Amino acid sequence: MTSTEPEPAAAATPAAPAQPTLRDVALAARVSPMTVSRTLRGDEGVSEATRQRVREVARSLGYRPNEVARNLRLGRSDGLIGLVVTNLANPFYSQLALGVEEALAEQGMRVLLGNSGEDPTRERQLVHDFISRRLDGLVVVPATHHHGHLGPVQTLGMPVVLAASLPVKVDVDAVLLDDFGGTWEATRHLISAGHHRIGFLGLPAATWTGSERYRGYCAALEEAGIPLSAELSGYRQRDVAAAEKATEALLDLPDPPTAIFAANNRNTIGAYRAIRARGATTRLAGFDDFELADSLGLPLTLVAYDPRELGREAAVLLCDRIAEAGAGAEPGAPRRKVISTRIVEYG
Amino acid sequence: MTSTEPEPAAAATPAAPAQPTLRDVALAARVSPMTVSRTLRGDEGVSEATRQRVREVARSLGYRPNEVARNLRLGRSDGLIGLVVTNLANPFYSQLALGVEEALAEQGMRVLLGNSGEDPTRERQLVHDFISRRLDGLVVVPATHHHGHLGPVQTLGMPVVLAASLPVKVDVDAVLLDDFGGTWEATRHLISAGHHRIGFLGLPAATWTGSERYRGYCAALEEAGIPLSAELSGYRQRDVAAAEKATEALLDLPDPPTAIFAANNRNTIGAYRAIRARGATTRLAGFDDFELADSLGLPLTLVAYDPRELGREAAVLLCDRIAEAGAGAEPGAPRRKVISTRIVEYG
DNA sequence: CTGTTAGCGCCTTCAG
DNA sequence: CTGAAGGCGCTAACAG
Repeated sequence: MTSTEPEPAAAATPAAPAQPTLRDVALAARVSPMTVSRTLRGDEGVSEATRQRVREVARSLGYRPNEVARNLRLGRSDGLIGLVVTNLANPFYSQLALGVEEALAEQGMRVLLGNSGEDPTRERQLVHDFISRRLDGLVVVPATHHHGHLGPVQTLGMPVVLAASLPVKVDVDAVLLDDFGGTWEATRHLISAGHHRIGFLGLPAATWTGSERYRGYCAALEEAGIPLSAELSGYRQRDVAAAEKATEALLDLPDPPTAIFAANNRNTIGAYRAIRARGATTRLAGFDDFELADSLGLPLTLVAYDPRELGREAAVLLCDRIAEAGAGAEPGAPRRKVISTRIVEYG
Repeated sequence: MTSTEPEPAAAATPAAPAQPTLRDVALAARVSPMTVSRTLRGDEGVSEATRQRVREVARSLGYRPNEVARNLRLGRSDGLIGLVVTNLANPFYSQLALGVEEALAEQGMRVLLGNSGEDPTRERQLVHDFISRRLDGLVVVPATHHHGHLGPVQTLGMPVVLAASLPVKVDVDAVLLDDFGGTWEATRHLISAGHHRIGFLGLPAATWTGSERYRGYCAALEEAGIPLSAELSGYRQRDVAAAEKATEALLDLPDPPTAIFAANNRNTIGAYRAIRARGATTRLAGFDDFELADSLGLPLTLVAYDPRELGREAAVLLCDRIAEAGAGAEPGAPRRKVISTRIVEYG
């Protein structure tokens, strides 16, 4: 292990009152394991009498088939998907996770959860662990632009779908937001409301969403003939406290912005706090909708979309690939799915 | 299948480019599978020469041990925990999930996620699926007070920990909030601030947290010699829209409450919306802290605690039990852990 | 209708 | 130091 983690699948020794096996049921019902297997799977060709008896015994013993052994024997996978998100505490990711869970549950599949905490090392560990567990596929919200470990070769052909990030140098599917379009539109709103000095609170520069949103901001400004200003658009952060500080710095400028676009919900909330604390009249806009956004007591323009749908679409794409791989087909070209955004006005 | 779900572990047929097995590596390295196994596990007793060669071949083939088969052979579990929550879209549960994930990751274990959507049938399905997968244990936020299906699970050697709910007729561990104490304290705050007509927005009557919080409210009133009023404390709901309506009804009373205690974050937000829409001066208090609670422009008293800690404690309790079962020890008496709450004042 | 054989991928045990 | 046998729990395929 290169990590600080004890063991991939450490766990404990077997439980004391071991769960009954097919053999136990067979012994108790005085038939062969095969008969039990057939009965419990509803296979044809078991007399009603024994069928009855086997079922009875199985129930009284609390028998449950061991899906692990079952799947091993059947040479098929366990119907398990790995989901790696950067920060489950952010409602964006928890709703995404919910979308994935729901869509997969409809297919009888389950989700193995991994939180990378924005740490690329941790992300790689999780991915490796998931490979060893022979999962059917992965949905990953990458922590950085390093996606090398997610390529088909690295993952041994295990399908991977990226969420909210364009794959870099790897041929995998991805579900994206209209980061550029949404930001562009929101920024234009600000401009057409008469704002010419518009601050931008960005995400770390190397992130896909961050750069796309910045691009959208730049495009809107350019169209309107407004020059870019480094002092107005230089801040990059992803937590509320840092965003609040950055906003204070913007407001402290000799010629402060009359409006601010925040690149995600953390930045929007941080900016809101600073603006409110100062009693400033700075117009605020941002990417991501969030609960109570309508109740903050100041006008707010947000780029809204459904994070759950993003998760659902990622799951759909992944299931497609899994089916494709299962059919032994050659993997087709990488797919892109874009979740559209809409502008909502609050306050 | 009694459910509408396709199959417990449906999934697809095996992937096309099958992942290499120990045997494949052995063949390519011209040694026996045993030697490969030993080498890759870092077992003693393999000459440096073969060791080198095997590692080389394994890497070039992209070999990854099949943890599933490994664990089957070792007769041990996969280091997997099942987590069943009622609604991952509620920040309370997603933070709880994060706590569970983090605490377990420290032990090299992983979390299998299940969202019951408050549906007891779905909860039972999930639990059964988790049993079949031979997980090491379960953390469950039960959808109802029916916990009968969880007893047999534990008997079969799969430890269960309940979160935010007192076990009913089953001997399992549980992590609870100080529902009674928190509500009692908050209600007393309202009373000592001069409020005598205090509305109560409750959760469905059969839930543990709901009834404990109601009890706390009742206790505070009783102590102060304030009679209970059915018209003030009869509403029970768990979503924002219903809470908003209930609050409107309270405000429409001939003699409306001067303060309201809301039994969870959904109710608090619903109440907030109604109060604000009416421009009422009703004093608001509630269970659960939430982001932006300080920014709503009205005084707010909340019963706060760390949901992540709740998840973490549940994981710790569960790991204890797993270790205990692993050591072949007799299971001790059910444990209770209470997460304390504190009052926070906003606005 | 029921049982036997064999093996999924791996590892413990025992021989060489 | 290395290999062969056997089996974890289950089920196809083939007897009887």
